[in-house]
Amino acid sequence: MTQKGITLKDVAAAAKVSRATAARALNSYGYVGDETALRVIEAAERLGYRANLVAQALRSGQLPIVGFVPGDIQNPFFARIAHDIEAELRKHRHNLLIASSEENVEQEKDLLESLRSLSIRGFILAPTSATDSEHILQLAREGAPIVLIDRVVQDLQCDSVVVDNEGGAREAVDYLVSNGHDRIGLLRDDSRIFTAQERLAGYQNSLLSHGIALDESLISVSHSTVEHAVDATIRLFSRRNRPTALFTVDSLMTQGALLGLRSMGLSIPHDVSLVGFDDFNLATFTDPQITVVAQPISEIGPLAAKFLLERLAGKKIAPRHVRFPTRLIVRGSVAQIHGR
Amino acid sequence: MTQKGITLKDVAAAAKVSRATAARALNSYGYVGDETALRVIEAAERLGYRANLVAQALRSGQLPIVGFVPGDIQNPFFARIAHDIEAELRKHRHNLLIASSEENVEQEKDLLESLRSLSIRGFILAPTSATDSEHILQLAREGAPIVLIDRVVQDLQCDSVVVDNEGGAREAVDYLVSNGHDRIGLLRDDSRIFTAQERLAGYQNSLLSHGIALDESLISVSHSTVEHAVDATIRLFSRRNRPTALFTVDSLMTQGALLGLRSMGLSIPHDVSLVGFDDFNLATFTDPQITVVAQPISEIGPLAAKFLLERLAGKKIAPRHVRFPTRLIVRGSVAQIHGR
DNA sequence: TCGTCATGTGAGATCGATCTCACATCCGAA
DNA sequence: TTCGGATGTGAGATCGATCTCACATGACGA
Repeated sequence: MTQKGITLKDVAAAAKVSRATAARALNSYGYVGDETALRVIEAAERLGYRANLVAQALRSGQLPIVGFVPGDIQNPFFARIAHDIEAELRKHRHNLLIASSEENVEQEKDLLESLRSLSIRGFILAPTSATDSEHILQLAREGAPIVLIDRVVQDLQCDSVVVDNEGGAREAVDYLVSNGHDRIGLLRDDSRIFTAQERLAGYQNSLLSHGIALDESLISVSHSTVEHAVDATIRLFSRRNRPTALFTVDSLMTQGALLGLRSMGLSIPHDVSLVGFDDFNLATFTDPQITVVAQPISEIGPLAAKFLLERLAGKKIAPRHVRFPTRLIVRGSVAQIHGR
Repeated sequence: MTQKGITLKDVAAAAKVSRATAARALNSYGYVGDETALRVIEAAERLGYRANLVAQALRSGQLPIVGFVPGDIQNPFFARIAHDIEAELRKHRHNLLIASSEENVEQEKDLLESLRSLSIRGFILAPTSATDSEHILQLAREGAPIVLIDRVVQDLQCDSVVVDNEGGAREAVDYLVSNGHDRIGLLRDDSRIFTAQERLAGYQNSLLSHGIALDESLISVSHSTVEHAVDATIRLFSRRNRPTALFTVDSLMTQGALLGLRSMGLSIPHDVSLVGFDDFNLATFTDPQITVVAQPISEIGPLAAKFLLERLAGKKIAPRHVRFPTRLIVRGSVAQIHGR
């Protein structure tokens, strides 16, 4: 199939030197006569020589490839991060291999297993589970450089880049409370995803600090897909004495809530106030626009890539844990409640 | 860094056989004694042996990796396709390396150049340019299996999976005409992207077939980003005698149009009717929902992957060109024009 | 009893780049 | 004049898996 392939041997022959000398000339190390070097470089150019990265990798034990395992590449959040990581890696002549775990721990295990035998240089992971992580610990034990994003793993000492989920959620709920709401629904994720738990904690802490009793019946658990969120929303708002406001833990759920509320004929913010975690392009297209807790997405990918590249370059320092603050973007989906 | 690494040699030693025999036992070829085979397999299992794919690749000349070069991984259209391709490849133990061209021919050239030296097995491309494609032809000449998606390249004989851009655009404009519109604006792309040209042709052909004269002043050229589309929309609708309807050639432009029209205080469909090419999740969240020409996105990725895998398996048949039909999804963004 | 063939196994070559040696020069210093 | 160092270069080993070839057995028909 793939024929051709000018090897170093061809170049060496063309320049009438040994392979060793050709390698020295092309990679400029060791002693090489000026004239010889020129001859080699000229020959390489003429033949269109390109080093075989696989052969290099066999010797060095590493391909210039970094593996990225996001929860779901279709999620715009991860797509953006993937793009940023790739752009950053490319500057350092590395490629990005993307393998989506689809938020499935078993698949995540399989993927890492298969990426391991590829002699990949390092990993950027958004672990699906905060607890079932033996496979990741194992990977780390073998010495593979790892950077975690969006979520962390217990007992794993490595660089991580996450956002302040608890604080962001708290700020969102604080905002609803300050607008007079005290029956605030929560649409959350049933998975053991790290972020979902932190956001739940933020919700609870906010209510606690305002002396509002936690009401389990206001918390609806769902999968993180638009369809499930629609159902969960409808269930939540079909009860008597329904909430006056809703906080959703991610953008897919926010979209589901939007559709669910619309199908029930409930208008935002007149009937229900809404705040979502994670900004999304749709949020400014609705009427009213949706108030959200925004994450600094554009900073996550580049920083994660930077951390990993530093590790690949051999930097030996204690793991760095960066937690970006979130930002409440007030738009029009929250109304003030008057009296009661 | 990466230590460990149980090699075939270790397994062979543990099983007290030569490397050759160990290889035979593990890959089941040639003659191996039953008992010996068992001993090798047991040893491999016990040591946790994993074949080094890089070493295999050096011999075979090919890594189990397929390169995907989309226009932009952040575009949900490509993100979905990437996901589908990856899922399909994974069934055949292949990995997907994604390198976004960002709709830039030069970057596309660089990427292909760098992927080439990786001994990648095949490529799935969405070429940025329909004409500047010498680098792709070169790749094909070297024998690399290629499947084109979304866009084709002149003079390149290889499998392709695209949609009926001309027909879809024609149907959209036909629909506007059938609702009484005859001043129909077009928001198009200035790039030489294949799809943009075909969609333009569909627009022109529809008008032609209805005896409506082409009015260049109704065509606004812009880049394919939301921001540029906003500007272009505002320019288009700032003229006197503005169009009564607008057709946009991709989802980013449709979003831009939405924002642009809103900022001008023009309501849909009362003041302006709108049809966009490419469905997008936002389209059902707006009020009214947007009428679009939908592409069968879920079929493109799997089919492209299937084609490529067949080529990798050595299938030698004439290139296949699949062109999926589009589907007009009527929602609420088009109003009937009465009289004139 | 002697080939012939089926069956098993190992030594060594191979893929391409790189690195370690060993071996040449040639210089200036002792 | 001789020795040590700086400078250049090539032969061969190495990375890990696989494949070819040669060499063993043992069985079986002639």
